Amino acid sequence: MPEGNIIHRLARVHHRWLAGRQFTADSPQGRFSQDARRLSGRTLLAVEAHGKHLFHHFEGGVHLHLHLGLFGNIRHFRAGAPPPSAACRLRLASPHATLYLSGPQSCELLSPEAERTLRARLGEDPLRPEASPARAFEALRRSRAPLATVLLDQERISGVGNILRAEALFLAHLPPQLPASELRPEDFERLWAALRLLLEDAARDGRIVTPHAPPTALTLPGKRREDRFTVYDREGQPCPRCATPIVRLALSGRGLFFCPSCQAPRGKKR
DNA sequence: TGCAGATGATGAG
DNA sequence: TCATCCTCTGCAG
Repeated sequence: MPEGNIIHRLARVHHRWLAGRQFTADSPQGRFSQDARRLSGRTLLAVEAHGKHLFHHFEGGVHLHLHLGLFGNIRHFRAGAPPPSAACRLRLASPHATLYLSGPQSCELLSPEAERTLRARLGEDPLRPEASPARAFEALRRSRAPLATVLLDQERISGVGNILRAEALFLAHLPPQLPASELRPEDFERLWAALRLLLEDAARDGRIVTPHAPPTALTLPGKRREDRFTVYDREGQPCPRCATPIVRLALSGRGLFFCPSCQAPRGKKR
């Protein structure tokens, strides 16, 4: 379930709970056993997120890099952790907290140099304080591909996933098919503001709920997942702005949801 | 109980 | 563009 908001939330929670503590590490699944031994006994100094990448900095210049990919999951327990599943790639345990990591796309130890190289490739992360909207704008405009495709390119803007791109494009009134090179400054300002709003709220609340989602989405814990969104996963349901049925398109093999009326290409608004 | 699909990324062709 | 990797969940039968 990880987009940038989830990763930033994990970084904040882990930093608050776990920094300054010493951990033992092992790999119940066995695929990380050798590196886990290198981690074991070290004190965690800091945790930070960049886009969808999570970095745990341990003493001695040992940096744990995690990318959860599509299936990865991290569970944390303050006490009474249940036995890990057989798929648990990494268990980090201290007397105060235990983490279970399963299904990550990347779980590796990096030198500080390797981490710098990796992060140099990543685009602007709207949740990071040093993020430059101007650089993000230029990065997007360098591509002639559809905006919806370019938004998922982590080397241009990092942290945006399939839900956030759909919801942000909707909030910004932008057609997903618009060539990114034709993005105007005023379009980008709305898009950047929408991304920051969605990411900040979701990083704080632990889940994405868009401003146009039904009010019950914020109050009913058992609410269906798609009711938290305005367009994502709502094919055929009425757009909250104009009541036109939401459309789903397959773009590069992934579902793209949008309103064909209020996100119509320029000059084709219905 | 088994299968399809999912909020991701990469490499081959 | 497609296949592949990794894990979990929801749903059909």
